Amino acid sequence: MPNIRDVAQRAGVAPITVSRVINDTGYVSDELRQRVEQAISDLNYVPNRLGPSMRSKRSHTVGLVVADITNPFWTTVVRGVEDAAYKAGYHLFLCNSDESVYKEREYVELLLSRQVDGFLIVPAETQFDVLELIQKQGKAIVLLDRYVRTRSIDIVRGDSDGAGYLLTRHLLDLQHRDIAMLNGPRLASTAVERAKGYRRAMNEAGFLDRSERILWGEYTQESGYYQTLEALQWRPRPTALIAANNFIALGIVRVLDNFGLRIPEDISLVVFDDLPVEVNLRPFFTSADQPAYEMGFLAANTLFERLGGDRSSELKDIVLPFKFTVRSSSGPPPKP
Amino acid sequence: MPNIRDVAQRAGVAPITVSRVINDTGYVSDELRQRVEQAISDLNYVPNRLGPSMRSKRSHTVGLVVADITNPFWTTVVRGVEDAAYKAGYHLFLCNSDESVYKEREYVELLLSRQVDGFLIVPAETQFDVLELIQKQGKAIVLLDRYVRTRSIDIVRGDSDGAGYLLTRHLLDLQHRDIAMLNGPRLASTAVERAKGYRRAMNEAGFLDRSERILWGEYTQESGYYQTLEALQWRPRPTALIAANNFIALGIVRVLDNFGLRIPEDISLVVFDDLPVEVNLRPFFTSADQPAYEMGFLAANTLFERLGGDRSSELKDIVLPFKFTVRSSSGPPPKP
DNA sequence: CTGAAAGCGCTTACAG
DNA sequence: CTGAAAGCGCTTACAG
Repeated sequence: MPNIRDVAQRAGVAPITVSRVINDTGYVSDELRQRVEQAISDLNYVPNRLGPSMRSKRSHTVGLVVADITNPFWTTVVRGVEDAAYKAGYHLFLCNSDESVYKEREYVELLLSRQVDGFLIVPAETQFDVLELIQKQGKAIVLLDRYVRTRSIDIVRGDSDGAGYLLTRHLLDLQHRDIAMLNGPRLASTAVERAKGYRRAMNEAGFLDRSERILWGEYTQESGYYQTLEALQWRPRPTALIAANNFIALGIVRVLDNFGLRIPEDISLVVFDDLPVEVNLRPFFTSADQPAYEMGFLAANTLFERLGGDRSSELKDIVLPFKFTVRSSSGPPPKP
Repeated sequence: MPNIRDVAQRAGVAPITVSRVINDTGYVSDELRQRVEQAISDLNYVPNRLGPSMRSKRSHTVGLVVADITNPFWTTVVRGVEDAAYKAGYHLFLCNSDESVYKEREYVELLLSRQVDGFLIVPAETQFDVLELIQKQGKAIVLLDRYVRTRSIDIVRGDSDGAGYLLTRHLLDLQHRDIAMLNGPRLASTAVERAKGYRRAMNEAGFLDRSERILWGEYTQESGYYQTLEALQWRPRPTALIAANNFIALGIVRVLDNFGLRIPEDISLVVFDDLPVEVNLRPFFTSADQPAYEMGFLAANTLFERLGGDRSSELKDIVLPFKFTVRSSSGPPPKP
């Protein structure tokens, strides 16, 4: 491939003149400019951005680490990030952590050596040890969706606490009293927040000490499956279930049939993150959806602001409200 | 950030010795190795891969351009690519072309200047002009899903022709005779192939000249909507519809209600790419699904083989069969 | 076993 | 308005 010197030679100028033409910087006479442009097109010259990246220590590149792009929620977040990056002239390295801190760290190290300017990460756990590594290298970072132990870090997330509260209130308003929450892992901040909202609504309604009604698990279909099996053993049997995410909801649906239970006649269901719609029962439950696209878009732009020199300003904790889709049939509870 | 010379200085060695320790190449005495490792950890040294990339002209980086990552089909393809890349030690630049040749070209140019080693692209149109650019720069490329005019290019794709044939046969076997195909754009090779399979099955069954039963459009919900409106005007009215992709199927479903038509009682439906399942009618149609993950994984590995020096071998055209999910209720046709 | 030199492609800072 | 020199961080190829 030709380099800037080949172009310069062909045009009979110095490399720096070619550079000035390419970047439209400094003064170049029309005549030289024409000769350079001719040489560029003759040689199919494509400037190599690795050079400038090395000099300027700016790659205009961002590392994006999500849990699993196969989950439509993250897909949508990624799309928001990508659109923001496109507009801002950044390129994305896409990485799937699969919720593993090991893979997360591995990717961060590789991305650091690739000289990304910053990171957009969905942390796998609240113990976010790679942060030290990132900050020591002086790289910017904005978290997506889940906060971590340290608060000294920018984040854009959904209002899980508020949504947990509203979903629970919704069920309470429909006269449900025995409400089980099938939750994600204790190490995920979103699960913790969702539980907090649940408890707040229950307490306000005068139902104290309902913590044992929260089943901690994973954000997976399997987990939802086993959590449901357990919840259905309780006496009195719950009249309503809260699924802390879409996969857990799938697990729930898989079980109910075996117990001869139907939604909403026998048991009500409300769901966080109503995105993957495997379920034919969609009209029968109320859902609270994260504004996924906006989350990605905002987080990316927050990062780009930082990279643009806005490092001094104070930390951001942007909390986006969920979108509610209330469907009539989430209740009321069945008569015994 | 410290560089290799800082480490060398601290360890009292030459930079090349540090390089040898990092890459575990050449001979280094245990003593020096220890001093170097100590210095690396003291300084939190992270090697800068831009240096080697510039020297070796290998970035171990791949440009991935898909139509829209928001479509679950492409999501799954991307996941396959990512897993393959992770294993092979490559990193991905993710780009959405939004089916626009303009954006496609823009991304390819940017990726070229970023010195990607190769490309994985879902071409927006059969006229794939950027190919010249890519090949002139001596970069490897493997197409995903859709072929283009030039055949001198590796590709991994689904067997659209075969799937079109089988879906049509399925309807014919159920005694359908008036079958409308709501297809994608004429510029998309997948749409062309799907139509080809349809015609082949119809011809074999003795129904010639059924080309006018193919409605060309876009792979979008809007297109499916208007195509359905048109198809329903025909006399005799079609007893079965073939949706050439998932979005078109959504458009179909939106219309049927207005006409008081129900699936499968009044009209049968078969669908390509049964991935986004907005539809509550899923149990009522037969679908042919692309092996999306495998497509991404295979395409990426094909590219890596090329990058590994396998450029000489002949062109690959890997055609993967669709997976069929035949649901009983796709037919038979209603009695008049 | 260890190291000094050169060069990958570019642009900043300086000189003319 | 134009250009020669130096340097971003690394490693190949050579010398000792």
